[in-house]
Amino acid sequence: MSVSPAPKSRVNARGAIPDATVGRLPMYHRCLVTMSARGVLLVSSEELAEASGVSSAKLRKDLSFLGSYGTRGVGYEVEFLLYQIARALGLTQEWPVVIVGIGNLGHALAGYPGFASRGFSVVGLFDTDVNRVGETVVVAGKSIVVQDLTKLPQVVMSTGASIGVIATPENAAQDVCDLMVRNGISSILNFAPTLLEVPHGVDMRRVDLATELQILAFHEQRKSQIAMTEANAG
Amino acid sequence: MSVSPAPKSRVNARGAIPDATVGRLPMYHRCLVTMSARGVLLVSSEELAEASGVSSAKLRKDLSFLGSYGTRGVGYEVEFLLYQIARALGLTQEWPVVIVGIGNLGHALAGYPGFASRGFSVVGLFDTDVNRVGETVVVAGKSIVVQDLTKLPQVVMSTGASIGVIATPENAAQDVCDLMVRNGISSILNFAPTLLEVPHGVDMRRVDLATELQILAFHEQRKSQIAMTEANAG
DNA sequence: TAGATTGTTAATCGATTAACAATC
DNA sequence: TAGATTGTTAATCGATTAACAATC
Repeated sequence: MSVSPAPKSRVNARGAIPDATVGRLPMYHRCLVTMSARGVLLVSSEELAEASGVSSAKLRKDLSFLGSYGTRGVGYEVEFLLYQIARALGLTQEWPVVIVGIGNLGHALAGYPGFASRGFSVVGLFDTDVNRVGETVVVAGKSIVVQDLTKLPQVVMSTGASIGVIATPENAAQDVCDLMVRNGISSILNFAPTLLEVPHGVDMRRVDLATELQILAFHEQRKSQIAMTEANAG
Repeated sequence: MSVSPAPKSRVNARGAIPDATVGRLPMYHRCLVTMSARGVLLVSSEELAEASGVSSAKLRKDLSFLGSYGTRGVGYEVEFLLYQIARALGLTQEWPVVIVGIGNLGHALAGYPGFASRGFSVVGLFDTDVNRVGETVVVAGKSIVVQDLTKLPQVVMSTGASIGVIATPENAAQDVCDLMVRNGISSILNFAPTLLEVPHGVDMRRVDLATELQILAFHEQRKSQIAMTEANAG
């Protein structure tokens, strides 16, 4: 028996999917859903890449991390590839989700059809505002009543929810986060501008509605600077 | 006179800020705003990095692309660094913004305080729904009336807006995008799930409210797979 | 001066890309 | 078989990191 060489990397050692690839899978998934709805049966890497806004080389590389699900000379079966991507992302199982903070943003999130269609089922809506508690919100065709935040523990317990969404004002976010973590939520999506402290083992992702706007402003500014420079030069 | 070596890279040839760095500037900006509000005068790279959730080496590298705004042995003046980051992002100038689609999400965006405080001023709210047109929305302390989408051209013309936000349902997004582009909007922030076609020269960034949730599900699934593997092994 | 912290260097790591062998 | 397209390779590129010289 010979000595086997050490694995090149610790992180992506065993069949792991690179972060950059995981970040693009939702986009591929969305494009395939659209194609599937149109009745498309087969798709080439060139076509799917074009629809997703990436290069075909990148697309094929990304898909190769999931497995070998295409046919050389032919392409990919839309339904089959769709299923494999959904499976890789974890969308073939049901994920009970609780949402806290039912203002405008919370309503928008609760009503977003893209959640239900991807296996996320909203099992609880919570707020602390007495004017909002008791309100009925229609989520994926079903009516859900907004409950007081104090009811969160029993809902998490009874539904086994592990994912929580924070759509509260800034100053409430950390308390809500702590409450979620204490009650067994292990993945948190945070729409409040605050950076939240979570214990090790809990995943937190933050979506700042203003970040992309600032990046647009950066590019817009650069465009006009370049225009000015060229005007002076020419 | 000697022959000078060719520049290493074409893209970042002349003082350009790397994309990865630009993506983190809004976060540094936010942390500095918080510190400034607390009356903090000086901050070290270690402290700001900790607050921003990055390593201090990465933070110093990022800041070094903007210029040399710290003092060795001392740290960074909060107000000064805040200004320099704002300036790099383009936030020291006023950006008139139009928002189309004033449902729950549009309301949430229009009411988001983080827009006004960063130099974005909402100069127009538009919808096609006759039940929404005429509604008054309070934006940054001022009342704005929702107008019919057909009024967008004159508002863009009179305000010089170059940034547009799309918060419509999926099926309206491309038409709204085309209308914006025809009328001189050159940067678009798209909250509809659709990938939009824009002509060359127009910047488009898309925020999918479900993407991060899917990435969370991916990691959550992986966590439970690991837990199962370990349980079987041990 | 002694202590502290920046700004920069160089090594490493991960992501992207083009090209093409494999194979339908 | 001829044509098409995948899956993989290897080169390149960009981002991250640790270490430390510069300097307050």
